[in-house]
Amino acid sequence: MTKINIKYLAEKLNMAPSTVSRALNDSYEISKATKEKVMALAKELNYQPNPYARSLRAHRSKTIGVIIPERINNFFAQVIDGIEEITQQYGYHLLVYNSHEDVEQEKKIISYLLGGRVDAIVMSVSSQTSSTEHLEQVLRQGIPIIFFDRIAQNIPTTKFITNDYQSGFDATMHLIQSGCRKIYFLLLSKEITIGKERLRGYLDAIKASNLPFLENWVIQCYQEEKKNLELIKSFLYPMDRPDGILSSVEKLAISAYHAIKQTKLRIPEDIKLITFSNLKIADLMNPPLSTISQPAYEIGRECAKLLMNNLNKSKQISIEDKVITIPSVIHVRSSSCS
Amino acid sequence: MTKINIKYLAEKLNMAPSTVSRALNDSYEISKATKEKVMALAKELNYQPNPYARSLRAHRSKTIGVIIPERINNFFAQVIDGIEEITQQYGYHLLVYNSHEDVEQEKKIISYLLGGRVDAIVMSVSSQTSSTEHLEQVLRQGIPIIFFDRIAQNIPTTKFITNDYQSGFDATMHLIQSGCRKIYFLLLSKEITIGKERLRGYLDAIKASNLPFLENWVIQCYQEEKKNLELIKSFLYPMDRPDGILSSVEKLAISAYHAIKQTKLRIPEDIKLITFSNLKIADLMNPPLSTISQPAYEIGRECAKLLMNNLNKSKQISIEDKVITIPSVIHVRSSSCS
DNA sequence: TTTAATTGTGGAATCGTTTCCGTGATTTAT
DNA sequence: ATAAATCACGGAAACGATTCCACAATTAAA
Repeated sequence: MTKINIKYLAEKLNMAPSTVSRALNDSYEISKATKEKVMALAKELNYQPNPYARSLRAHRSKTIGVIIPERINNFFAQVIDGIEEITQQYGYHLLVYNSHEDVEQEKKIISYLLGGRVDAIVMSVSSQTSSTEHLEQVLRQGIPIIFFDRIAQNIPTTKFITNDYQSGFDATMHLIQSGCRKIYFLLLSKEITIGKERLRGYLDAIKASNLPFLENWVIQCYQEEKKNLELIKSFLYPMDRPDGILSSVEKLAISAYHAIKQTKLRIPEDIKLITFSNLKIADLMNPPLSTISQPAYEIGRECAKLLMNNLNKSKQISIEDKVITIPSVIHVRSSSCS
Repeated sequence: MTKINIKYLAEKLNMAPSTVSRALNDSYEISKATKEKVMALAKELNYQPNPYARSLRAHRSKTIGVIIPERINNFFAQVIDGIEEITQQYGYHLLVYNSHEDVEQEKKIISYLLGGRVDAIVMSVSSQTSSTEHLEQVLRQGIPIIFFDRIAQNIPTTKFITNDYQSGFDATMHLIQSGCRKIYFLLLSKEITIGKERLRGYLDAIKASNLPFLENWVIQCYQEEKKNLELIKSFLYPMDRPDGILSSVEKLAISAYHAIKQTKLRIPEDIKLITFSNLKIADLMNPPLSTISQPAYEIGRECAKLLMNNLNKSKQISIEDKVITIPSVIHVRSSSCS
């Protein structure tokens, strides 16, 4: 199989490679007749330009790196769909990586991306990420990086989040209005911003309602599902168990459902529950799960739009240091109602 | 910002670029002392080789293209996790594309991948894919392509599937044993193999049980959720509605749940239901959903292993024309029990 | 009619790595 | 002691596309 490249086309056409290249790129300085001849042969031989030769020359790869902490999660899948929807209109490609909530993995992925493999990075940091040295390095290398959901606050770039504080506040208020007096908060990690903000909303709602509060109502959970199941069950057995749970991430709510079922308690009669989640079938669960659902597609689209606008303008790339908030929507279902 | 490349390192070290390159690649013909000096400076300046220059030179990109018809779907997410688990051990990267069940989109994606952007392709075809001309072209270009789940039968390559026929048969038998006499089959598309095979199993099970069967029990569904909801409701209203449903894909089962709820029928008392699905929370649904779950991670891992073995052996790449079956597991839950 | 501008094309350098081909300087074998 | 082998490295070509720089031919301007 002969590799079909510009040189090959040029020989066949008795032209210089430069002419062929210009014709293919529809340069104004090539005559119509020549362009047509070149295009015709290119189509006939199904010529495809080599993207790596192009990237090498142009110092741009038309590729975006996307790093998420979890793939089996509708929220992240939706965000990526949103990103792809925009980027593909501009001819960009997506390298997608899963950090599995592991900082070390995250660092490794970042290092892959440093050599110019991608023109920009869109990411949501792992729940373990406390030090941000590896992220700062990206910026130092001049690679635009933007964050969504799990953001690195101190990195000067644009970050897309939802109204975490307000949602945490509202969800807690809703539980209180449903009769809860002792609401536990399931936290994935104190390291990440969404955890902190949602927690702050929860705390303020309790304070605003003049309800009692104990430090140990904030449950720091693990990465492993099994350990979380045991952890949750451990506080469900005693008499002084909570009457409400606000879960900061979907998978902890799932574990809570399992734990509550196993302890023969009832939702919502014994315990009411609401969680941050983008599950599509929350309404088909038993009982239907109340959720705070994030505008995932829109977050993805906005990330991509910002990037496309910057990468395709010839002027200096400049991504402002600011936080953009796109509000979530609370879907009240049976799991949190009296 | 000075770009740090091999030439730059060479100048700093007073060596030839070729020496630096060899030192970095731990070539046997470079002295230990030189290697150490080079490595030290490379680490100090945080040198990252340019992947595109490498790919151009080596005619290999260390990148795999993955094409799926749907991203908001645990099955495909799990497969990708499985692929990534293996490929990252070999230093490969994943370009992931969503065809949105659209052949035209699929063709476009394939054309992006033809210019050498990826070393191989792993894909599940869209439900609209009947002609396979665009897929044959990939093979003609010498790019290894392997299929999983939704396979293109006539392309001579390795395909990974689950025991679709047997699962369809077993699931139908299970419904019959649960008392169903009139089982409908929800089909996404007759174009794709999984549809055909699962349907064949269903038909044979009915035949084997000496039950009656009518052609219109096989429901050809749409891509749009709304239309499917109406379609399903339309056959639930009449007196001669089915008493069982086998759904060939997850999203149709979800629509069926909604439809059944809206028509005030009960699962499983009025209608029993079982579906192919890799939903993790099937047991938390109302009622718990019986599923045939596919070995998604393993499928992903096996696809990747096959590819890695072929791409990294120096010998001629040869991917056999065969179908490898990894069996699914039926999880019987309340939705299909008497 | 001479000069200047425009048009259409070719040649060669370039992007950053890798590798083929040399070539002195040692070391080993005869 | 001489030939042969080995070692450690340098120079330059190559991968495929783009683009800067020329330059002849044609057209427009003076």
